[in-house]
Amino acid sequence: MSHETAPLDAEQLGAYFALMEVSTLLQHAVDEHLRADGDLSYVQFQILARLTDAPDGKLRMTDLADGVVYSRSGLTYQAGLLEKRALITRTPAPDDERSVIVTVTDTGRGLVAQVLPGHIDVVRRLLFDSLHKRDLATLGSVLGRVREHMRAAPPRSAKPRAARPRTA
Amino acid sequence: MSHETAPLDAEQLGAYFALMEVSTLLQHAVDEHLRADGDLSYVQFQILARLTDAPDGKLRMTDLADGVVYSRSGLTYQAGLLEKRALITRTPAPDDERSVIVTVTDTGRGLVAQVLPGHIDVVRRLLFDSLHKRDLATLGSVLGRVREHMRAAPPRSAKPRAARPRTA
DNA sequence: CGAATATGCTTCGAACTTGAAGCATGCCAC
DNA sequence: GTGGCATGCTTCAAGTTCGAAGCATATTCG
Repeated sequence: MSHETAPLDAEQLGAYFALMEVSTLLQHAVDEHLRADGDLSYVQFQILARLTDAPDGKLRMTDLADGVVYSRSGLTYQAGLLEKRALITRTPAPDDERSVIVTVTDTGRGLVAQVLPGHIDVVRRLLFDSLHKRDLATLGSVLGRVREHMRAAPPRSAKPRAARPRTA
Repeated sequence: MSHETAPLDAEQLGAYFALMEVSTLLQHAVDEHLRADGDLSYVQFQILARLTDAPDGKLRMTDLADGVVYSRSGLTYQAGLLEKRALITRTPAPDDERSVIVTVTDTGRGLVAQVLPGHIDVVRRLLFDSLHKRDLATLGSVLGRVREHMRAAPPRSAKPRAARPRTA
């Protein structure tokens, strides 16, 4: 409790703003290219990529949603779109009737393969071309540690407030 | 052109994913608190914060939009909401009839002051509590450099593609 | 077993976002 | 000075997002 309301110093503020701005710009750039190259949004690409990496190309809806940091209802919506384009299939899980198993199709894998080079290229140009090997190593390890820290902290819901009408 | 399609190595991929995941998680957490504390979305807070920092608390719509990396139409929408809550005012620019000058009101400043401590607290807990002083310095300087690099590169629009119906 | 609770996904309504189109004002060249 | 392009904002339609509520299947515990 030693720091409850102490302000962030200038260095911290700068790092925070830089982080948010960099990620926003990067996401916009990547999104643009994915759309041009394969008519995919960033979220859709993330879903497909994650499935492509998964064993057998299969994942449950919930795990997928957690993986991409996305709402469940949002995922249902996007899964519907991807299924319509035959990039994935949805089948009830054999062991748990409630679960839905999402699977990448060959078409889906093909599309990922098609857009991946361009995607990577954008990331490289924007993010890595300005970094030395040393910086890269630091950035990766520092962010990796932060990620672990965040995953551990459960800020999820935990809000015993009376249901406010959500005006804004 | 030496690297047009070379894949990213594992280290780069890791840093990229960590960056995106950290920023997403952080943004969600911050958004949640802002909403609980002051009924503000992250975007709305950004707008108010930027105005609060600007000389005289005034900015033109376009500059504001560029500052928060946001679409113009989106900004018009949010400005409407904020104006309704008397957090900002919109007045035509005296020197250029086309421009609109946005100004934070005292109420707006008050609200920012009210939510700021909580905001900062979330950022600190999630982002900085896991970092040593040394890491922080590196993160800040590295991201700062990346940001400069990105701002320089003009990926903006520049898409002479035929207007596709934007299917997905 | 059977009720109570938890878990997994979808549906629903409302809010937010975006690019394109629309309008107005400014700027430039002729 | 005036026709043509540029700039700044708003409106519009379509798509996306989220949380809450709804449903169905699992699990737990009496």
